[in-house]
Amino acid sequence: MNKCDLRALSGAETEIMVILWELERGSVQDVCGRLPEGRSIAYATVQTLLRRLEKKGYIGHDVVGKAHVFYPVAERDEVVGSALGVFVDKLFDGSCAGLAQYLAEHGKIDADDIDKLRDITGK
Amino acid sequence: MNKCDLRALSGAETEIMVILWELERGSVQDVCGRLPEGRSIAYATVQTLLRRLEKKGYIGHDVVGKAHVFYPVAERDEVVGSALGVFVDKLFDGSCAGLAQYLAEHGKIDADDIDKLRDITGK
DNA sequence: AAGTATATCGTACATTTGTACAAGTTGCCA
DNA sequence: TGGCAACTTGTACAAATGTACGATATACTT
Repeated sequence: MNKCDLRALSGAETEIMVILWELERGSVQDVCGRLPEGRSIAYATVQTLLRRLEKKGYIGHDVVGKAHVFYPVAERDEVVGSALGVFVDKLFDGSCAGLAQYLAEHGKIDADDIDKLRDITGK
Repeated sequence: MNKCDLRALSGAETEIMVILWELERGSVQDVCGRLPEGRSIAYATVQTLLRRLEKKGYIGHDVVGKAHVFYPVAERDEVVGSALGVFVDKLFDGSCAGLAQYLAEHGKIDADDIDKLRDITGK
């Protein structure tokens, strides 16, 4: 399942994907229930988005009773990585270091955060 | 000129904005000339994009001879920051530290990069 | 067995986006 | 001063996006 097979996610689709990664599996109902406060879209809309995600190959579904229960097929890390790639290409000339620099320069991350990064890197 | 006045940039529009920030000022011609290798879109298309950017309030133009010379009105840092905000909200639950962590965990930035971040932060 | 609540499916529709042609306009060279 | 070359303007159009209604199907309750 090559990442290149996946057409890009739109904004609303991404929103739904994120919820589904969190839930691991869920019906339209369930997804609606996890929409952030203040974000109100119709049941039917969520349904359409889920349908589109399935057509694009990001999710699958089982039938349980009369309802569909959806689950992610695409790996979160892969999708995030790909979105990040697009973002960084556009705004930071492809340089993730450039992005990190922006974060630091604009106080989006602080010294503590950076310490943690060092830990992650190993030594 | 509040940032909230600006409708979001689309992908193609962002591409053009980036070129214009680099050029500082430029005609349609100039912008076309800076399109990355392999990225080929018609003069007329670039023109449309510039028109839309102007309508959205991101750029302005002077008339020089018969040509329009465009220049950015929106600050690069602000626009980048806003795009970053949207991106991080969607995929990292609003946490820039989360994004930075992703970068480190996935080898998008290395120890050297992190050292530089520390310098930026101050001490 | 019939009704009801709940699902899905087909479809729709206004906007935004990416892309670009054709026609009209204007500055400048010969 | 006539005409070309370079510009802008108006307009177009298909595909993607965000949003959702109405009709149909179905499982469970009484």
